[in-house]
Amino acid sequence: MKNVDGVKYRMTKQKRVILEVLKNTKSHPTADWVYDKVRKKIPNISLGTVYRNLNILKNQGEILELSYGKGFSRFDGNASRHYHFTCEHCGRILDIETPEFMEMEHEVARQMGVKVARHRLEFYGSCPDCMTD
Amino acid sequence: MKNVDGVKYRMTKQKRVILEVLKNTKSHPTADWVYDKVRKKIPNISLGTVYRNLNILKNQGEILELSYGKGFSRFDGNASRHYHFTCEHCGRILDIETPEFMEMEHEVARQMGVKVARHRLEFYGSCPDCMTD
DNA sequence: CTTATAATAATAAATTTTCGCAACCTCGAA
DNA sequence: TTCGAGGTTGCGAAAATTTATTATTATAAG
Repeated sequence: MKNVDGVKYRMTKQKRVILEVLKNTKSHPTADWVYDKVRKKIPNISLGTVYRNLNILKNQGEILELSYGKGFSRFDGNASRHYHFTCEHCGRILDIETPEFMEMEHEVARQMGVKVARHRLEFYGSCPDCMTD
Repeated sequence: MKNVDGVKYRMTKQKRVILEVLKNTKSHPTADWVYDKVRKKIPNISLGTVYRNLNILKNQGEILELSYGKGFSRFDGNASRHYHFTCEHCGRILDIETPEFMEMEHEVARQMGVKVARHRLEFYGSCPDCMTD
């Protein structure tokens, strides 16, 4: 696999474990959470390595980076395009399997005179566990 | 006007100018851009004051904070709910006046068994000025 | 097995945003 | 108009997340 500069990527123990951790959780963890988790298997891994590989994996399309604006990013091992639901009470982030609403892109393109390449849609509210309030 | 702790907000010269700057631009500036702009009128204002007031104004519902995950926030003097289009070439952010797609919330609520309070929708692509590439 | 070089660990540094505090200013009450 | 409680400011330090640097190590091609 090569990146945009024609440089070969290598598969390392660190990168493999990072990807493994991310693929094996349904949560949408922060870089720090991944770091803690990976350290269980590679105790001397450095945080910089986690960040570097998360970026590489994102550029390779293996994972998604989600920005929720609290100053840090979250990562999603599910690289397929899908929406998210964030519970405003417990903070949990759930994947939504609803198919993409593509008509919106056409409508915006027509109305604004722009070319729409993609969109991002986030829902917020109460999850089933937090509904009783 | 009182905040959640029952504390009265005061109108200061600094807060007024900050709000003014934000209401008078169609761009979606960063805190630093607002800081530079406000300094033209209040040269000795501090960056901390800008951040403090941007947060207060956001909590008062006067402005919106937009997180695009590049490590910093953008602010929108247009506090009405609307979508945004980001040009991936020139970085410009445009307001979209399309009415909200509320049906999506119902669909997600039904399908996930959650209560949806709001959603955020962002479009990305090429703006009219950048279409020819 | 050798070798070129991509990746790592450790640490420093960059960036954005928040905090603590003494001095100051706002606004309602007298 | 004056007064005063307490919200606000400017400034510097501090957080918190992420990126860059560098000498060393480890991957993968031949």
